[in-house]
Amino acid sequence: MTQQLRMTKQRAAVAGALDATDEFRSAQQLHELLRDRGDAVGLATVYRTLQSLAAGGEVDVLRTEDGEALYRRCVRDEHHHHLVCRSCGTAVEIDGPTVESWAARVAAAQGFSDIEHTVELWGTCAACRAAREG
Amino acid sequence: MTQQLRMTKQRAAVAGALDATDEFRSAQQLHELLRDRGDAVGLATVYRTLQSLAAGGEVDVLRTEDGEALYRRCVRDEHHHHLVCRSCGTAVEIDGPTVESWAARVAAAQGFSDIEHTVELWGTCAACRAAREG
DNA sequence: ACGAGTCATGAGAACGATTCTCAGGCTTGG
DNA sequence: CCAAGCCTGAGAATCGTTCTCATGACTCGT
Ligand SMILES: [Zn+2]
Ligand SMILES: [Zn+2]
Ligand SMILES: [Zn+2]
Ligand SMILES: [Zn+2]
Repeated sequence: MTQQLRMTKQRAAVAGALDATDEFRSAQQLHELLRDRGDAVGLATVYRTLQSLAAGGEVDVLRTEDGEALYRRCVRDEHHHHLVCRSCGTAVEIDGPTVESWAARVAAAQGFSDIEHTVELWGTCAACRAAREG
Repeated sequence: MTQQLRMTKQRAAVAGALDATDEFRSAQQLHELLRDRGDAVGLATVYRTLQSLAAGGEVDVLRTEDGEALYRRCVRDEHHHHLVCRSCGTAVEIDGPTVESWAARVAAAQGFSDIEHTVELWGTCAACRAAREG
């Protein structure tokens, strides 16, 4: 019935790389990271693994301003949003109690259905700001 | 001092195509649209024009779930967000009075600066739903 | 109206991210 | 240990977007 997923060292490596950081990373960054670490994994496999993890809700995905996909394994399972540092990818999980109901209400009022929302905050984290200024 | 922009028929054509619709459109869609309409404009020019319009705040840009950029000339000049139909691009301009302050507050509390936020609502508009179901 | 100085245009090449192909490898179930 | 089939990876193929550069078209001063 349920899709069967085999346990391979590649899948484990990608999952491991994701667990090792709090920051949002692109598929290519993860690929390089694994290569440097010695657990080389094909780029195609990194992409495939990430999309299956995303489909299963095991990783969060968001898009940078220029359309690149970034992935992160979040601590929280429930629906939430992020405050992400533009330069290093560090992220903080947040939720907007009021935003949730507001979104649903507004959309419904306009006659829209199958509603989803995208709410992400971008900024420069304290560490990056310090490094940049001195 | 100020950036000088020449008035060309291509620029006018792109602006015209944008004014002719309420819906978010991709650069390629606009390019085809202009071609069909008879005002053929090079794809590169469409992209260039769109990015200059976006830089000047004359059009709003957002990214579809798979990273494609969509453009729309909004009625409102002030900061606002959108409720967009996934299938036809129809959009409604909205603002989240509470969201604005919430975003700034949350980000500042985490020590982040240069804060920006992305808030977009996606759904299926009444017309598309009707068409799909019958 | 004329011409110089420049910005704008467009066809095609180049790019960067992501997906596809497919032959060979590895997991799993028995 | 074996067969059946998912999984992998290198490279090709896509796709959206940007770059290149020779040619065309605004603008402004005359
Ligand atoms: Zn940072
Ligand atoms: Zn939410
Ligand atoms: Zn619609
Ligand atoms: Zn806002």
